Formats: sequence, structure tokens, C-alpha cells
Amino acid sequence: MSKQLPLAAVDACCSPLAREPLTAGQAVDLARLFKAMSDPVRLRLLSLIASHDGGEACVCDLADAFDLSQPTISHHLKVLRESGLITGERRGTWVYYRVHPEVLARLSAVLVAGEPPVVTA
Amino acid sequence: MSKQLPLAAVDACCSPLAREPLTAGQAVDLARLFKAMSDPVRLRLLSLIASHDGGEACVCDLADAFDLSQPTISHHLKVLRESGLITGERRGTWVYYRVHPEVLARLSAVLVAGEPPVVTA
DNA sequence: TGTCAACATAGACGTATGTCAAAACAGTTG
DNA sequence: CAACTGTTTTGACATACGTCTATGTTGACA
Repeated sequence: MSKQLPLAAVDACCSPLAREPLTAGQAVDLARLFKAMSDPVRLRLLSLIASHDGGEACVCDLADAFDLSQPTISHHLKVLRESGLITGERRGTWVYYRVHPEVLARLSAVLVAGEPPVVTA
Repeated sequence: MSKQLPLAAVDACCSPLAREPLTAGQAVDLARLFKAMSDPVRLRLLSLIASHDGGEACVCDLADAFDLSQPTISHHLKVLRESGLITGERRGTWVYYRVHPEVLARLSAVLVAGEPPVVTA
């Protein structure tokens, strides 16, 4: 397993988009995250992982959901991993991925100028 | 001014990412929006527009904030416009842009599995 | 009408991205 | 150890993207 990034954008950012202009640095950090989510396959991977039983899924589960080669799925998982949106852990033969919900929450908060959402689940 | 798109993702999407897997179609629509926000310049434009007095800004205001050519700014505004995140209106010599807050709110809601945020401002 | 200012479009160029096949790596099990 | 399964890495390729300069287009105004 390769490096897990320091989750820059989680710590760094930010007051909501519409409240005050983003700094150049904040924009770079946020753009990195949105870029990781700018591919349909990666969004579905994210969703599959997040909604999977136990909050985690192995690559074998994920790859079956697509009509793409397994290395391609692995590539997309790497992009998500390096963006800080997910983490992967090897257990035996399989690698299990889970999302970092704080990162999603932070992104969500940047998009609206309101009170933070009340998480029910 | 060119076509304003039908804001597909606003109507279409969706229950939160982590609640159930996105369909391929939902993922495509969402990815289009996230891709529009995957560039630092476009994020800053979005933020500048949204946080500007009256909720709108003309291109002249926006272009000054960057060290980029005016056509490049115009290109980024077009990307944002075609994604449905902003709209542009010509008034006299100037073109004023404003954001579609519903689209941002919808995106925000997709990212978290909680109650919708209470908008204060 | 002509000219100027604001903004958009067209075309070109280098770089980044998504995909695959092939090869490498890691763990399990015989 | 060898063989096998699950996963990642590498290298190649076509396409998409961000940026620029040059050119159009639109509206104001003398």
C-alpha cells in the first residue's frame, strides 16, 4: 500500500464558498478534492464503499460493479486514496477501502452558507 | 450569450452518496458538476461571484482577481455556465454572473448522510 | 457611421487523464 | 518451495484540458 496523504484540505478549508472569496491556496486544496470526484467511476466507487455493509468494501466487490479492467479500478482507487477521500487496509489477500466521512462533510459545508447539517446516521 | 443548460443534476440527483450506491447515470451527472469545480480558478470565480455584493459580479471584476488572460477567464466562466452552476446576463456593456445556489445545495446534500443544512443567510 | 470597451470564440500548443495489456508484488495454501 | 488469487505498478495510447494570441461580436457614444 502506498502513502496516505496528510488530508490537507480537511484541516485547511474553509468558510463557505459564498461567504467570502476563497484564497488561492484554499482553492487549490479544494480543487484537488473535487477533481478526485470529477469522474463517474470514482463517484460510484465512493458511493459503493460508503454505502457498503460495515462502511468498507474490498476491491473484488468494487471491480465487479463495473465493465472496466481491474487495474483501471485500482487506478481510480489510488486517485481517491491520494486525495484523502478514502483509505485502504490490507487484511490477508484482500484490500478493504473505507471513506473518510469528515472530508465529505467538510466539502459539503463549503458548498452552502448555512448551519452544518445534523448527521442522523 | 450561449446556451444555458437544463441543469440536469439539479432535478435528477439524489440520495446521499453513503446511503445507497449511485446509479451510473446519477454518477455521470454529478461528475459533470464536480469536474466544473475541479479547477482552482473556477472555484475562486464561483466564490467571488457568490460572495460579491448583490450576489452577482461582472467579468471585469472577476478578471482583475487573476493573473490570467481575459479569454482564459471567459473560458472558465463558460465551463461553469455550461455545467449549470452559474448564469450570465448582459446588461449594457457588461455581463453579470450569479450562482445557482440550489445546485450547490444539492451537491452539498449528496455528500453527507444527514439532515439538510439550515440556511441562515 | 466610426471607434472604443467589454466579452466571447477559434485555433494552437503542451500537459494531464482514463483506459488497457502486461508484468510485478503480496498472501494463501498445497 | 511452487502455484494460485487478489491487487498494484508500468508503459503505452488516444483524448480532454488549461492556457495563450488573434480575431469576432456586442453595445455605448461621439
